[in-house]
Amino acid sequence: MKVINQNIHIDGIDKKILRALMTDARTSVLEIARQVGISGAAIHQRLRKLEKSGLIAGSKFIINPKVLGYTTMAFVGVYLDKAVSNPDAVKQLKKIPEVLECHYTTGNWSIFIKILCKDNEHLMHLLNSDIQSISGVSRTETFISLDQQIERQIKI
Amino acid sequence: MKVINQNIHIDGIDKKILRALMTDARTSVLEIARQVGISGAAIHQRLRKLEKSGLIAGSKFIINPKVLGYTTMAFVGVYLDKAVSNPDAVKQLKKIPEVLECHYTTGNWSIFIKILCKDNEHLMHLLNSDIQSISGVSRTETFISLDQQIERQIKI
DNA sequence: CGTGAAAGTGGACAAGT
DNA sequence: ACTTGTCCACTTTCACG
Repeated sequence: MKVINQNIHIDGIDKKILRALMTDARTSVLEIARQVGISGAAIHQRLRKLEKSGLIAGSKFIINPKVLGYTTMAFVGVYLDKAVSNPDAVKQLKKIPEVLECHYTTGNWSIFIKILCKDNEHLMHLLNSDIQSISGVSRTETFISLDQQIERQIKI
Repeated sequence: MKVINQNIHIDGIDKKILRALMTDARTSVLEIARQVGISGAAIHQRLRKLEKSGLIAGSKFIINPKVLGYTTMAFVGVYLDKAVSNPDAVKQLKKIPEVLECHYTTGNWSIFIKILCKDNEHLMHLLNSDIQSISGVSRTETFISLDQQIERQIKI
């Protein structure tokens, strides 16, 4: 079902459709149709085309972590002994559910991760027990997000 | 409509509902009902309660940036002259659509941002023209994501 | 690429256990 | 808190402009 980049041309209507669904994935086809002024069937047809193009990667419910007591977000730069151990380290990091993102990066760090945890104690435990114990990890540099001011997707 | 944290107790069924919708926000109530083995009306009732609890922050379509030619993700640590200029700097950063995240952080940087752009040239332009020109920005440190290995939400 | 109609499916609510 | 039943809205497909 997934086909990527078939000479995609998105016009103003496509943008309106995508913006509506990027804001609320449950917006009905008919609701979008009302907003853009064409029939529901036409919206549906465009949506199928957008899906086939690979532009739409899926849809997700967004959970508010604070309601579950997860209030601390942190970023961790990880130094690894030797590059050869990188895939193994990633494999271990995947087992830690608090790790929301993991990137290979340029710069001093081998790996850069984003962590969501309950509090500083939880963070300390993750760093000292889970992350530092991964083979190849020599050192980490952590900085905590005091307040996230911007959170958004690519602009369509 | 938004009420936060009314002594939330999510059981196994709630978790299954949330996991299904976090994977695909368009999963129908009846489909979830089939998966967990109770009626659609019961799922619907639980969903309304979860929404009222504030745990569900919304739903979003996920766009694949690569299809639009956005292939370069970078992280930028921003040094600001004086803390007093932080809110102003954030205000300016909000005007740059390529800035997907912006955090106040502990550590050497005042602000930490995540950027999505088309290529290195685009990134260079953003850094030199858009970000460095913000009043109060003295210096930036940039590292590029070579490959994102993990991308997920909080584990329910 | 668009429309409108028709058929199937899901969402929302009521009443009962 | 879950079930069944009902009604209406929405999705999806189709023949056609």
